[in-house]
Amino acid sequence: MSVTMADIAKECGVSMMTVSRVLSGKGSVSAKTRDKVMQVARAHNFAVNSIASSFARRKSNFVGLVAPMDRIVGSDYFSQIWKGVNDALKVTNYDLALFDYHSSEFAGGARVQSLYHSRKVDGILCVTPTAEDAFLDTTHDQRIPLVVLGKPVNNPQICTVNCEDYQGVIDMAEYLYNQGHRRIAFLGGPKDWSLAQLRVDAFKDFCQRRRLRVPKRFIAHSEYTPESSYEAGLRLLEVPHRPTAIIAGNDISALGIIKGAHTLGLRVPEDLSVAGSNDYHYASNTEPPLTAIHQPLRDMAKLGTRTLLDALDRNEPPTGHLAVKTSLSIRQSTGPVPR
Amino acid sequence: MSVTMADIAKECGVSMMTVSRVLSGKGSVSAKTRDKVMQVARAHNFAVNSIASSFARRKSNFVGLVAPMDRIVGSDYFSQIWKGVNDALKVTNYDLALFDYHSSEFAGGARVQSLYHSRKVDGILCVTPTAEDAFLDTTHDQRIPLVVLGKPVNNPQICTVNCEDYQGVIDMAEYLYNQGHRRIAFLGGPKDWSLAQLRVDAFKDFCQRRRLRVPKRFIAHSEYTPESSYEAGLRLLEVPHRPTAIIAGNDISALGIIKGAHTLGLRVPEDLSVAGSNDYHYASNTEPPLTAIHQPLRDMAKLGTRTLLDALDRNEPPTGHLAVKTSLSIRQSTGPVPR
DNA sequence: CTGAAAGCGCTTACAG
DNA sequence: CTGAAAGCGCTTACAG
Repeated sequence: MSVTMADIAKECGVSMMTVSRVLSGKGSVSAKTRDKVMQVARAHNFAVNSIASSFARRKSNFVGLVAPMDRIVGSDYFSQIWKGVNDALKVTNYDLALFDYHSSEFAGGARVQSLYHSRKVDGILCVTPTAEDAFLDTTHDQRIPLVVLGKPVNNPQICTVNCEDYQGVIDMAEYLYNQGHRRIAFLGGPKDWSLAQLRVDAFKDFCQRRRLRVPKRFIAHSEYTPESSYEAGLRLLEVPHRPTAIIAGNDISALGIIKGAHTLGLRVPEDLSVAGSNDYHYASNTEPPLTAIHQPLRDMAKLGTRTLLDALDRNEPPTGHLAVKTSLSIRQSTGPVPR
Repeated sequence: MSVTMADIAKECGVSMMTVSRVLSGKGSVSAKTRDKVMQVARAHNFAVNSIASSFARRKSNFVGLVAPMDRIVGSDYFSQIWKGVNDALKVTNYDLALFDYHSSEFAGGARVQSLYHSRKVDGILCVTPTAEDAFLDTTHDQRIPLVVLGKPVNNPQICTVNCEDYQGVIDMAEYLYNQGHRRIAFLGGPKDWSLAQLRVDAFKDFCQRRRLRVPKRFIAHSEYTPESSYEAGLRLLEVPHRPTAIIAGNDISALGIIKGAHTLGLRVPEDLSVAGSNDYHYASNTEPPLTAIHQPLRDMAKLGTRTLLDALDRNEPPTGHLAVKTSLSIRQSTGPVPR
């Protein structure tokens, strides 16, 4: 029905192999033959049937991106991840297939197996902040080329690419400390979220190093949503000896805290400094503009994707643990400790 | 290397065809044979090689989603589209392949051709608010099953699925009119964006119908970005006889206008009513919460995807023009006209 | 209900 | 530099 290599070959008076070589750029062909084939192929608008090609090569040239789409697709987080993945992919001949991560289906690894074994993606990028490690272990155990983006994983065999989240929290805490703050609180995220936990740990370590005695309630948790962080913010602030600064585990939480502060009649940053941990696009557009740990997520995703592709090229499993540096975006939601 | 149907067949003592029938669920097989095959397949964790299957069936079971990722991936717009597409896809055995729309590559249709002819996606969903119609025409002319989501298209042959954007603007304008507003302005988007233009047209029609004489400068344009809408907002408001209400062509612009109003010392909604046109998630989380036209984008995308899949099932090109109803989300950024 | 044959459109591996 | 053969793992179409 549509034009095939055999058609092109016949019209050029050469074998299919020659056409294949010209079109794939692999193997040598005389300039004259090459030109002829190219010309005829172009005239027919011929494009190699990549399914047939994949079938013959046993390689799909698809990378699978597994993510809990419901939770993250609309987020700036995913946006940056996406762009980074694309940055890496667009200079290759890989395309992207997306797969939704539902914990129920994925937990046992059954779905990822069908992904890899059935859909034959060549490798998998996981952006699953809430994923059970068990899922990742299963995937890894099946010898599926896997890179996990943006979260720490217990199994050291699994290749991960992260931001230096731990150091980012330390840096932000140091900055607030240098602004004179001593009653600093931290609003963490869901406890089953390893990255959220990592940030809490960083804050605790900072307190210990600086010998800050922090009341237990200064280390709070929210669901990283506007509502729950608003509530958590109120709880943190509606007490005597409230904190003078709060670091939130994500930007959304920071905005919730600011809203809570306003409800209580507190000014930000005059009465309370609030910092976020993502530096999303809208962070500079809030009132007041948000101070945040800047995470180069796009770079992270690009690096992670390249790590996966490099491993695929070398035909070995991806390994190692890479991290990209964070920085601080200091804006107007933080300032010196109130006197 | 990995287990194939032939392996399963041999182990079961049946032919490959029987295994194929059991696994695909097509054709009849005795219950006994079926059970045996299922059991052996499960024991080997066997999954049909979908590349081989696609190759034999000449059908990839991939739907291609073409979108200008740089512009929309992080947006709530895309998030909802995505979810709608997924809603429709997850009850099928189609997966999703994503393709970035760059006007340069796509304008001539070359890339989409390679997408369809090379990658062999079975059909294409376009979410390309800024796409030239030429691109869509080319795609359509190549008899590629195509559904365009969220924008009007000139060529009536091309299947589109939209929200009732025109009526939504009319409804919002009517609501403001009923609140006593007579000096209503409209901040549109980029002029090469057909949906943006449609909304402007709706507003103009409303004015005509209601015999509102609107100064030319009351119909303004921005780039739908925070910065440009802030500027545009200032220009609308920094004049004598400023509008008492502004409808923005998207939520971002509405927020920019509110910021501009605050800069000028105007209170929203006491001095100025501002309405958005998307009703994105964060719209209810702004200060003040934003009144907006609610667009059921998720439903739209789901409907569009089903329209495409239905057409693929029937093996005919998708046709027609569907639209889902909008509604008004009235919040605190609008109110009665100031006295 | 079951199977043998042919073929989907390429690429790999070999031969010249 | 070029080509003939075999095969990738399924499904379609036919036969029984």
